[in-house]
This record gives sequence, structure tokens and C-alpha cells, in this order.
Amino acid sequence: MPAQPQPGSASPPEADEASEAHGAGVGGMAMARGGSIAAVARRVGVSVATVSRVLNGHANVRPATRERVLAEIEASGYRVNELARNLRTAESRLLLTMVPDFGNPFYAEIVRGIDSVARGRGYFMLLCDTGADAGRERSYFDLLRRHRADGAICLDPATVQQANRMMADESAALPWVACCEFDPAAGVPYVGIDNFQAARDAVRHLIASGRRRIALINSDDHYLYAQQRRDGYLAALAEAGIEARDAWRVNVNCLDYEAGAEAAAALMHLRRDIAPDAIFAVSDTLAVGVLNGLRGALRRVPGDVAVVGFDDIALAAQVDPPLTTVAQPMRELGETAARLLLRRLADPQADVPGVLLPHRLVIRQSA
Amino acid sequence: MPAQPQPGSASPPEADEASEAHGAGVGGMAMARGGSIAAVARRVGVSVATVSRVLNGHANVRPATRERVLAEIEASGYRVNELARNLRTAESRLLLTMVPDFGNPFYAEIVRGIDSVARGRGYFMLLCDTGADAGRERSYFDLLRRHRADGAICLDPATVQQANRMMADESAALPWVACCEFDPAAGVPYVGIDNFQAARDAVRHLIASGRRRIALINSDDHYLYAQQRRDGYLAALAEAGIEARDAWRVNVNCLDYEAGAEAAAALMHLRRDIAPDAIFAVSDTLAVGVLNGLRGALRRVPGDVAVVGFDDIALAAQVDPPLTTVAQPMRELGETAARLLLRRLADPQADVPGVLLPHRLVIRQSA
DNA sequence: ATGAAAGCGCTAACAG
DNA sequence: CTGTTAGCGCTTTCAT
Repeated sequence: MPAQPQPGSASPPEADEASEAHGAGVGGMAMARGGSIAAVARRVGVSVATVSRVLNGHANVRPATRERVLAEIEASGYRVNELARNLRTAESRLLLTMVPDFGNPFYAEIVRGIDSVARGRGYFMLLCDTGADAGRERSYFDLLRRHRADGAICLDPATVQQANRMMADESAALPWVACCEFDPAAGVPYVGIDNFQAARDAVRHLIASGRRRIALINSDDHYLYAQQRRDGYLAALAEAGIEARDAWRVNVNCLDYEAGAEAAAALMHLRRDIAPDAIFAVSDTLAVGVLNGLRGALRRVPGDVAVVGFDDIALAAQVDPPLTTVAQPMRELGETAARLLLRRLADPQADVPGVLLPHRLVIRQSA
Repeated sequence: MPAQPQPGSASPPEADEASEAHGAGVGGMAMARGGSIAAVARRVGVSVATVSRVLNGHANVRPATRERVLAEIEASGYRVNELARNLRTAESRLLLTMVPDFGNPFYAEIVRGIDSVARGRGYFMLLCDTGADAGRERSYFDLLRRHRADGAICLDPATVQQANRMMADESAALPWVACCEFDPAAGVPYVGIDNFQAARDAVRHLIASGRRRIALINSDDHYLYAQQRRDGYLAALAEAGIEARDAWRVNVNCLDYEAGAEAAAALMHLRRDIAPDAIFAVSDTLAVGVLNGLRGALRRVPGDVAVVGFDDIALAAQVDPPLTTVAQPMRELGETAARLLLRRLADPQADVPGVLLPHRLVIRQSA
């Protein structure tokens, strides 16, 4: 490697370059150490094209020239201005992720999966908590149209449905993928699990262990995933010849602990002969709340009431008793969503498939 | 409002505009409905400047003209290209948030606070999980230098320290604020709590309720916040005349449930006469793990061992027994961090202060 | 292998 | 009140 000035002793860039077209004055953008690509080019004595080639690792640059450019970049601390690059290449290299609530560990883990593959492919993540401002005037998809992000992944069931509804044909044209909540008929790439089967598996387990009065704490029935899980629940009851009582079904509009605790408390107020001896909650956070609500109602788990959750977040193994739950491959869900989106971005023509990932019933001690 | 074409019947934009300099061909950027600002201007019969003025709500546009422009924008579905705007205005309107682990509800809630004020001021959030790729070659602060984000908020203690160390003077020059982990001497704006006091409060509570053999499960002692909490712990013991045993202090390098459970199990293996009758964990996630570890060791909480956590995440109130903990104003921490950063961005000269927010001991049933 | 030059779409002087 | 115009810093033909 050629001799270079020490980083600490690097001369103040541009200090005496009178020919600098746009100086480091107030408001100018070239205030960064190293200035613009033009400044680097001039100092090295090559053209901006050459510097650009070096920057982007193009092959057709003589090694000696490349070295000189690299040395100057190193010495001056030059950094490419991605604002300019983005305009020129017409891409932001940002992926928009819409999540209903990243306080929920389930979503947090999916987001992690997205982040990991995105970063590996040179993209960063724009994160929007859709629950943060429900009364928003504009669609988050506008961020795509305004070129703020190149593509989007939507984890929010409400937003997924709104998208499928509001932009019947445009929806499929925009580069986005639905994650967890999806409508195969919408023509939008998606990744999720077989919610019907998963719910049926859970309820079958409850039935197999002798429970007959099984309650379902579900999220809003407007959501497809909620409908599918409800249907799986009903199917399991039906095939066991158990009459499904309306009183056993409660819908909550929020998946937090309190909602689960309240729902469980309400369920325990049912007449003694129809009071549930099992509760299936469609989210582990809900189920943890259920455990708490049951404790408040002086019920033992699983003695008096068995509890099955959904997702298998890390917390599920920590509570008392450890939660039996339907595991979703959260990490893979996020990774797959990102990969599908990236594939779509690489080739807008490619028709990206919908993919279903396997779920798994994890039996611990709550049921 | 003047008559406008229905959205559904809007004519296909640019379809027959031969004079379009850069068409909607492959690779062109103006493929968005409505084309570029120039296309809108031409269709309305005004200059690009006028359209830009309307777009940006500048006052000096005749109402009639404004209406015509607005109508065309509405009809064509034109959306401003933020890539171009960003280059021109030299700002990305993105805030970078670095978090060590957004699976931890503590950070998730802070991030929410950041997101909420950022969005309210027209900024979006670039979220990076610093734990995701520890062996990264480049500093996340490079994202600032490359103009990928206008400013940064760092929630990761390791990254905060690295920043303070690696860029002694440059650090203070970059627009960023430290959150939760901070060094007042570094000259970097920050927001956090008084960790020393908070820890002392927690341990004093334990002592006041008759505990004498108090263990501390702390994070890595390299972190300032860990040192401060340790000192608060030691101070409380000292003022009560309790000798601090080394065996009572365990450091973990990860704040997840398992780490807490393991630490608690280890602590319960101590000789009977020095086995702790209380455990103070510096994070609620750790404390929840402790509860689990204690259960495994057949200890009762708080009967045999009292437990105090830190943060007061929503989960704290749900576990059995409900966790006594030091509450941090998570939401406000995030909001304040964002506000400090935004203030710095609005006026680079302004010297933004460090701010300490109040903590509060929440007494539930674990201690 | 290298350079000259043309913009990407937008904002903001400046001029009228 | 409106238009003309000069770039923002970069990538990328197209020449040489």
C-alpha cells in the first residue's frame, strides 16, 4: 500500500482550493470531509467518471489509477452522497416495513428477519408503526409512489386489507408483499402460515387431552387470519362432535396482555355448567394475559383451565406454567417476506409466489 | 372546487405527449402516474416553479392558478419524487435509530416514542438492530456522512461508547443523541435517567423490607449505566452497613430471559448462609427470567427471595408475582431524544443539553 | 483506460 | 404573481 497521511494529520479538505465550485459554506452540501466526487477527482487529477468507477468497483480502471483514487478517498475521508446516487439510479434502497405494533415480540422478531436479509442485500429498513397514527390521511403506500422506499412489507392486517380493497388493480402493481395476513386472490405476493390447520391442531390437542368446553379468544373477525383460525377451531370442535357455543368466543381488538386478562376474566363469569375448561388464544401475548386473568379468578392452569397460545414468542417458555402454543417461524416469515420483495424489485415482471411456512404445536405445561 | 375528472376516469398520463423529454420507458424514473413536475407544469400551462410553489405551499401563487395545478395533480395522480427533492434540499428527512435488540420491549417502547415525534415533524425512521451484525465493518455513523440519514439516535450502549471513544471530536460534530447510555463529558446531547439514584432506591426498598443478602444481576460493567447502577447498589448496602459480597454480583452480556434464569439458578447454588434473599436485576426481562429460575430452584417469591426489576415494561405487571420494578419513562425517553435531535438539526449551532428524566419505584408483589 | 457531458426531478434565486 | 435558469452530486453513455 502506498504511503498515506495519517488520519489524524489529514489536511483540512478544500481549505485552499479556490477553484471549488461549491464551497463548504453554509447551506452547501459538500461540507462533508472529502467534499464531492468532483473534488476528489480534481485532487487526484482524474475525471469524476473514473472516481465513480472506482467507487462502484467497475473493472475498467487501471490498477495504478485505482490505487491513487482509493488513497485520496482514504486520506480525505470522502463519503459518497447517497442522496445524489439515489436520484441518479432512481432507487432509495429502502424497504418500508409497516407493523401494527412493534411492542409485540411477535412482530419484533419478524422485523428482525426482514432487517437481516435486507441489510445483507444492501437495503435499509424504514419502519412505520401503523398503530401509532390510525387517523392518518395518506396511505403508507404513497411512500412508494413518492420514491421514499423501493418496496414494502406489510405486517398489519388492517393495512393489508385496506390495500387489497382500495387499489384493486394498482395494489398488485406496487412492489409490496403481505406478511401473515394475506389474500391469495389479491394477486399480491405473500408469506404466512396455514392458519386454519394451525388452529385446528391446537384445538385438537385440547380435545385429545379431555377438554370439551373450549373457548376462543380471537382478534377482530374482519381479519382473514382471524376467520381462518376461527374456522379451524370450529372444525376441530365439529369433528369431535362438540357443539360450539357463542359464549365461548370472544373477540378483542388489541393483542396486548390486558385484553387477554380481561377476556379470560369475562369467560370465567360464565354459568358454571358452560364455563370453559380450556382457552385457545390467537396470540401468546393474549395467552399470557389469560394466565394472569385466570389467576385473578382463582383458576389453576392447567388443572381447572388449559391454555394454548399462538406464535411461540420467547416469553412463552418463561411464564408459569410454560405455555403450550402454536409456533410460527417468525424469523423465517420476515426473511421470506424480504426475499420475495427483493425478487420482485430485481425483476418487476417476475410473478412472485405466495408461500406458506410450516407451523408447529409446541407442548409445554399449560395444556 | 372546480369540476374535476373522476379518479377512475383519469386519462392515462403522458400517453400521447411526444414532447416528453424523458418518457416512461424502461429505466426512466418518470413511470409514476402523473410523471414529473415538468409534465404537470406543461399540462397546466405554467412553469415548474409554479407547480413547485403549489406543492410546497408557498404563498405567492394566485388562487386560481393554484387550483388549476392542484386539479391536474389530483387528476393525474402525480406524486413528488422525494429522491430529487432530497438531493436538492440536501436532506433525507430520515432519522437513524440504532437499537441493540428490538425484541426487548423496553427498546421497542422507546422506539415508538421516537417514531411518534419524528413522524409528527415530517421525518421517518431508519431502524437498525445493531445486535444483528456485531462484526460490521463500518460504523453506523457513516450513514450520516453518506447522507443516508440526517441525524441519529443511539440506544445501544456499546455503540454509544464506541462513538465516544472513536471520534473524540468528530463525535460531537455529528448530529446524534445518546439515549439511556450516555457520558455527559462527551459533549454529545443525551437523555436518560439517574441510574445511580434509581438503583439505590431499588436496593433501599429491599433493605427496608428486611432483606440483607441482596444480589445484583447487572449487564456488562463496561457500560456506564451498569457502573452507575452497581454504584447505587453498593451505596445502598454501605449506608445500611451491609458488607457487599462479590458472590452476589453477576454480570450477564445479554438481557434476555434465559440469562436472567441462569443467573438466578447460579445464585441459588451459593452456600446456604450467603445465599441471597433478594435479587435486583437491571432489566425486567432479566427479572422475568429470574422468576423462572427461582421457580426451578423451588424458591418462593417474595417469601424466600424478593425480586426487583428495572424498566417497568408492560409485562412486569403480568407475571406471577407482579414485578416490583424501577420504572423508566420509556416513551418520554424516545420522544425527548427525537426532540433534542430535531432541535440540533434545525440549528446546528444550538448546543443541545443533556436531560435526565425522573424514574419511579413501582411496588408490586415481588418485593 | 479515461474523459466530456448529459441529465435524474426538484427547489430557489433572480428577473420581470 | 410567474417564468427562466442554475445547479444539488452522482452515474452513465459515448467518444477518444
